[in-house]
Amino acid sequence: MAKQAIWKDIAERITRDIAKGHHKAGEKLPTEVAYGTRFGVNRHTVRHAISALVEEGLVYTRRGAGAFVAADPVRYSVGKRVRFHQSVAEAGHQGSKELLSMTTRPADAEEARALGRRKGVQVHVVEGLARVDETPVAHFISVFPAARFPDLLAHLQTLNSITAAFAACGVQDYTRQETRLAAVNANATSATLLNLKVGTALLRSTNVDVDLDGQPVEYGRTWFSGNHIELTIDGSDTNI
Amino acid sequence: MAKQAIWKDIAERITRDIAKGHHKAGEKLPTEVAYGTRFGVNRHTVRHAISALVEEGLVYTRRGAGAFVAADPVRYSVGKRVRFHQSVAEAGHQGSKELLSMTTRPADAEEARALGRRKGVQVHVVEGLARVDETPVAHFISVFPAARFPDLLAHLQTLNSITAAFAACGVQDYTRQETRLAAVNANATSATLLNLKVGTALLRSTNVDVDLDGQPVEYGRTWFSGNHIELTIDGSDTNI
DNA sequence: CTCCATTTGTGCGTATGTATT
DNA sequence: GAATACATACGCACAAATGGA
Repeated sequence: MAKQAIWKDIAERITRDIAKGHHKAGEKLPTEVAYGTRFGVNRHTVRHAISALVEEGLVYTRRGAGAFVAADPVRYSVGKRVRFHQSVAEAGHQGSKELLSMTTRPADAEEARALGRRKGVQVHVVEGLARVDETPVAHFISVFPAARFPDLLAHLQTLNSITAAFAACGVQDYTRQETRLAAVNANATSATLLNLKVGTALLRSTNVDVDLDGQPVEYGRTWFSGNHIELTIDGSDTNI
Repeated sequence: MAKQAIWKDIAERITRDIAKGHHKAGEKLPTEVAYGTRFGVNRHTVRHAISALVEEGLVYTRRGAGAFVAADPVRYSVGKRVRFHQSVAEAGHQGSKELLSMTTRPADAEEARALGRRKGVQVHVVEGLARVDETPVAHFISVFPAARFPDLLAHLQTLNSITAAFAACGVQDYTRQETRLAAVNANATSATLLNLKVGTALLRSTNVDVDLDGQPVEYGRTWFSGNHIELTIDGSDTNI
């Protein structure tokens, strides 16, 4: 072993163990005391090593619970046709969506504007949670014009897929008209749903989807957990 | 004072002292023992606070010498009008870039990886601030391989434009290989530069630019103020 | 639900090493 | 070389959060 600080040796050792697959993403690492016993060092020395790994982003800790291997952020491509499942699947993860609520109510000003309707028209509102490998990574609210899709919610109940429900309502295909991205601090609702602390940075995506005739069919807002999701934009067509 | 760890209080206190100008760039801070006496805490508690400031980049330490203020409060302006981010300028506002500092130092692991170099190779680092209508909206750090562009910084001083400086270094054209977006909470450095509170959500863009041969020429990170910037991606322009 | 063992977070005290001045 | 100052390491104690009985 190179002549250097013990805590660096331990940090490298743990890094190698993770790289070798001895500890997989999300798994709990041995406790500080266990490492201290194994390496014959003080708990503080182990803490120094682990805190360096936390700083690197390789590990995260939860007081009272332990230290865990951090999952690589899932790279979620932004584009015309890419859907959530497809994106996470490409990244080699298991994606799932849970619908939390479905309601029908009058549209507020912004929702109406985005959908090209008048304020107060009835809209279906679907709220849900997206998970990757069981970890909640995004919270979304989608708004649909109720007049055009009277049976959308019924179809959603059974199909559990917006794309499939659209198909059942006669929309064979739809595309992303526009995506707007902003960073916001998590409020109590989002923080609870995403299992984060209030104030954590979230990536908010606002989008309008249109059918093949260019008619708006969905106005959606999604709050991505900045810790778990990284949006990627491919190529030179954007200059950010 | 908020109910929080003592070391955090001390870190914030020192940060404020630096911000107020009590300690200027390059100046030596009081010793750990002196801080410990002043605040009535153990030297280790002071060390914890200072190590957090080192991590933020606000302070650096030299064993045997002391702790010093790292940030340069005297920001010398190199350029006025330079090419600005397209996504900002197209909104019809007045954009400007200010170069805050230029340095050459060894690359860290991530910078080296992004540029396809080995860790520790010399890189030019340019840090700057982008404004829209005089309001700071983005903070950026660009990293270039020094071996390939030995005279880049000199050209930047006179040309005030990265594109022009590249041209002077023999790079006729370059393209955006990839853009990754994430949401992060502002640290002390970004918060100060962007005139925001620590913890405010920022949109972080990470990109790698390559020359026509596909060789990485620039690794850049930009922190956009979430309050002032909303990135838009036109669906018809992205083909993924 | 409470209770309790576990685990990380914070803080203090001490000692020694190593680089700077 | 001597004094100073940061770096590393050990030990002890308690706080705070977790998670299971």
